[in-house]
Amino acid sequence: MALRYAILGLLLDRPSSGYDLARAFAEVIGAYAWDAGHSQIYPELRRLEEASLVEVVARGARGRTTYRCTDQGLAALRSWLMAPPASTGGVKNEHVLRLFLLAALEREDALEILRRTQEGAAAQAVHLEGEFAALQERTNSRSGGPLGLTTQYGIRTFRATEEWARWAAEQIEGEGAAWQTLDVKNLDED
Amino acid sequence: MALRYAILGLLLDRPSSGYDLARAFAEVIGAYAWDAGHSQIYPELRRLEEASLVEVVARGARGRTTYRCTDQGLAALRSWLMAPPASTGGVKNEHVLRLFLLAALEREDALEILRRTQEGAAAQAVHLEGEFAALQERTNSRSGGPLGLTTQYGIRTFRATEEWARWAAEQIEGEGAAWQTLDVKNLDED
DNA sequence: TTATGCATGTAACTCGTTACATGATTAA
DNA sequence: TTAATCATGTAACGAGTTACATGCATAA
Repeated sequence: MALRYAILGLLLDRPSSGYDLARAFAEVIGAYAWDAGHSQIYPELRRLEEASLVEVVARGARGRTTYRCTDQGLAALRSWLMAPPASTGGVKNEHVLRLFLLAALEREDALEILRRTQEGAAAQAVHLEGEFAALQERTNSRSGGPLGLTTQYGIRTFRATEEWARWAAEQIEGEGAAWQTLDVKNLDED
Repeated sequence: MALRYAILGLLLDRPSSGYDLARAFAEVIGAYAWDAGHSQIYPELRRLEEASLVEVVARGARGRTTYRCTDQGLAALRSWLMAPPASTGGVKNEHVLRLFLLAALEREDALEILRRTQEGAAAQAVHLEGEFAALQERTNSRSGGPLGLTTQYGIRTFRATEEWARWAAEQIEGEGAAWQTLDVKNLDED
């Protein structure tokens, strides 16, 4: 279900073709919130059209079909957003999973991953800060408009990750041999 | 593939049955990193056993079967962790998606969601801070041991979300009518 | 004219969820 | 004795990925 609402939300921002949507997922929203490939998007657009939640507004070169979110689509999206999120449906985030599994590594390797994490998160934050400044200018507002809100979300979570990675590395460096207790405990007994 | 490594990592922490693993996913790791139900876990454990990445260490009452990560399993997990993450495989996080779609809502509803988000994130952070303090005591260390690292990750990302939600609400409150430009633009034209 | 990018489509497969199903053990 | 929890299993379905496939448009 989430895919459907992600598409409606993107179409609300601007009418788009399946190709446009696929790029939006690949470039922005897929990195934090929800990802989807074109092979999922095209069939879903047809289903959404059948349900009158989107409509075709243009057919261009190379079979390009541009869709727009209908009033019904907006209503459906809004009622989904206001309903309490299903308790079920946990998170799938490979990056975070990797951080949870750090304890499986030896000290030096764990530190290496933390260094990569810290640098990657810092780079992403810097990139988004640039985007945010551009949005502030373009929208002539402190908040950067609706897109500015999501950009700030990205900036803040990347900064949190960066700071966590720095802190975690300090802890490991400070603990010396204690780090390895975990795997030693389980693999050496018996 | 990620499920397989999540299981190996959990088994490294302690030998467990499928039931134990299902609880760990439901209670902890599933909320941030990776989720899985028992119907995925049991078959995967059998596949892992066949591949010698885990082994049975005990069979108890009610058919309870306890598995442990083997040396081979640890090696597989380590090589996966050190390999650069597949560029493919985006994030699936319904909570974050909802935040990305806030612009579809009217001002008051958006503020309502932000309030819920802020309160929910704060509550989670407080809960994890309690866990972290308990871990510090139990492990007699500032860092709380390997589990302390992941707990801190949770605390820091929830705090970041909480602060973002507070900031976002302020922006919307400060902007007055400007908020609604987005949907008006696309639905009222033509 | 040739490479690159635009634009869509679908089949086969794997992954993940929901629902159904069974039975043992324990605490009230 | 009965409800709750422990503990597993699987079938059917839906979601998501990978691979294969086609062809137009544009710029070098």
